[in-house]
Amino acid sequence: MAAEVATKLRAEIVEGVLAPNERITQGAVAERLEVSRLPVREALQQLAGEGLVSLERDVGARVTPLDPKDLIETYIVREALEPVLTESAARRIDAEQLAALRAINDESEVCAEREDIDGYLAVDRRLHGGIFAVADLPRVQAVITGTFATAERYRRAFSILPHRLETSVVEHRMILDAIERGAAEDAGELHRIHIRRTRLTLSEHPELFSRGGDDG
Amino acid sequence: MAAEVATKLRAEIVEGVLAPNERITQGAVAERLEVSRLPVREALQQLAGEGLVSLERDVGARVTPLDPKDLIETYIVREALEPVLTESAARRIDAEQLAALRAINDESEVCAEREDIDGYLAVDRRLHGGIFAVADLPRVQAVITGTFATAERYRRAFSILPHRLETSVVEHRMILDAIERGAAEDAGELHRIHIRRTRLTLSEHPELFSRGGDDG
DNA sequence: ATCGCTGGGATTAGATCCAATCTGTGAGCT
DNA sequence: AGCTCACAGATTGGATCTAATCCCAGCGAT
Repeated sequence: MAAEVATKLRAEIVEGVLAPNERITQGAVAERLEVSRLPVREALQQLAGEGLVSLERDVGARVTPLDPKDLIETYIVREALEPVLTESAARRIDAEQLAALRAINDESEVCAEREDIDGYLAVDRRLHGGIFAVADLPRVQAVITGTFATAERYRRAFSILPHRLETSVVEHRMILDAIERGAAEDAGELHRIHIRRTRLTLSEHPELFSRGGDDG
Repeated sequence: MAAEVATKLRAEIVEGVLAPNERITQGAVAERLEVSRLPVREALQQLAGEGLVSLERDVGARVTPLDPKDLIETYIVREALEPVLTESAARRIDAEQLAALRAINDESEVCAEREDIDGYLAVDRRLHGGIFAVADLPRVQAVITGTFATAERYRRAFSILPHRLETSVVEHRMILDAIERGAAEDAGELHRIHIRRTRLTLSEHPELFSRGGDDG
């Protein structure tokens, strides 16, 4: 039950339903989701571990604000770890798994053409998830997935910028090509570059952080 | 309160007081530490996040067993992220901070000479913690410190092997030297090698994992 | 004799209750 | 008028209570 509450709150934070710096009281959430305060409490601790909310003893939780320094740190973690998974996946993948990843990437191209940001981000999650599953490094994967929601908060603001989805699609295809030809290190390096480019582009747009200074 | 319980349980797992695969019941811990079961529950969730215990719904927690694959994953995370912190620290450090790190490393040499494993590991933690503090990347640091307890479980078994402490001391001094001469990338690379060597040496001794198959 | 099933004890998950702490408003003082 | 302090309401953290689930011993059937 705590898990469901965490999932719901996570989505609300990522989607901006809960604004940065907004206070989250256990009682309000409990009433809204029709559960007791206990699962809410546990969910908030989980989200605090992911950095989505900040907890202060005897005060409560508030939505962690977006800020450039935090963005950089989140992407440092992804940049250091995701290539490891991609490289491992490239060494282990079989034809069937590769075909499945190709299919997912094809879907993402459709979303990109339609400028369907929500759809694209969802498919993108599945693509990365598919690669991670093949890599079979659950512990490393857990660290990365822990940063996903935060990363998506930044990307969601970022994707509003025009013409970025196509760039992403091309980079994904390059990674899959490298995996297909068995160039594990290349695949990892391409993934690393992909993440770094995303981070640098995001960093160039500090105006994305200004809104959301909402202080209840 | 939950934090204190987590700290205590973490120490007991690392020190082997709680054996691998041993079941941890909320009630028993609550009674032993003279708190209610609620903080124990929260502590166990925290420890599950660090991978020290495995939770199963409606069943409870048990101490995660040591195993070679998990060791590799833990060290992959450290190898990818700690050099980033070291490099950042090298770029930001001032003379006073450097002197403090030198002092800590001197302490570690004393422990190494005395073959004082517990003392050495404690000082080692302080050294790494000191470097991390200078790096000023709290989010990255949080990920690494989350892996620390697990890494220490393996190291603790490892340090029983003779003559390893001295190697470690030398490597630490090399890292500090690189930091002192402002060679940030060298410092990071040396740190990476330091971690990788530790991991490889550990992997060469699978017998360290055999004990602890204790299934309460 | 071994396997499967049932019932009781143990254990966890969730709800409710209570005490301690914080926040914020408003009165009183300078 | 502005600041300080105190009190009341709100909120969290911890304890206790209840229901659901699991584990396991013991019994019966094959």
